[in-house]
Amino acid sequence: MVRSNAHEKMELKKGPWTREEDQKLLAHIEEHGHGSWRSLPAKAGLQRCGKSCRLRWTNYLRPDIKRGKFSSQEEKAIIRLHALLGNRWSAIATHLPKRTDNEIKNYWNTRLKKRLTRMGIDPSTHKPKESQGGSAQSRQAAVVSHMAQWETARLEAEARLVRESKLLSKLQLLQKISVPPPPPPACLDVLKAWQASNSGGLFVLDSPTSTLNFSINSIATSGGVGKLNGYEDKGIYNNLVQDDISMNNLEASMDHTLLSSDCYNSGTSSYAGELEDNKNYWNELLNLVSSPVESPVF
DNA sequence: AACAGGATCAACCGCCCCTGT
DNA sequence: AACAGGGGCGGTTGATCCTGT
Repeated sequence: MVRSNAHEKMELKKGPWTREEDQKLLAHIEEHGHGSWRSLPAKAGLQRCGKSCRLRWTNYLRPDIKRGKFSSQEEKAIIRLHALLGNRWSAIATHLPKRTDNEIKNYWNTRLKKRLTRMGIDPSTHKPKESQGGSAQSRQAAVVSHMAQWETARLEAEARLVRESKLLSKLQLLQKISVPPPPPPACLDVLKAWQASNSGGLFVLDSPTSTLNFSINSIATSGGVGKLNGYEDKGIYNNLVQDDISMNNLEASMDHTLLSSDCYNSGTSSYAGELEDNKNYWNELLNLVSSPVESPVF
């Protein structure tokens, strides 16, 4: 009778990592790389599951991690990226050099979320909780509505990009073009897409963290754009699928919303100044995205 | 000094997606 | 096409730290 294999597999340890465990993991990865995470613990002499090792490495031990206080620029980036991407921490993390998704997620949940709530902004939708009177709040509301426009424009752009990408591959198939398509950009996501759209670019979607990693069909089957950051408007989706959106209109819309939206700096300086700051901010962000590897912007 | 409550963050859990067979 | 395994992601938990009384 097979008693149990309990005695064969060591009891896996949980909880906080000790210094010795860290050293073992570090030494093993430095010498052999992590390889298969599942088999790593045995090779490294650790009584942890592979998943735990991976987490420890990616969130703490990796040498290219910046720890400590978030700068105000990083805060701004997180808030705005969250407005665009929602709770997609890994995607947000790709735009914050040396920060982990877990750290960003924690920072959002423990601080930024509360701060926005205190300002009367719903952190999940980035919209004012209720539209009330008062000049400051009505201005804030107006500004936040631009964020919604932004999101709409973003969705339109994403869908268009997917369509164009599909169209391109279909064309290539049909024509049996022997010349390979241009390589995908190194870092391609919403911001990049927007940037490229301004120069009339046409590109293939190929980024592990890209928000463009879905198909039109998947949007349809997953309930439409409602999943994307809470802007539940099936009409948008229908428009995306059925209509050919004018890129010029899209650009104009994005330009307008980009330059207009700033619901997080109210009450300090003049509105015009805020707009200018905001414009500069986005330019900085886009620059950051353009040079993903060594960009100690923050 | 002691305690309570809140804040912070490392780590775990469960689900989903991707890839190979 | 179906299935299994591995890895990644986001949500949540719980231990620890901090601050106010």
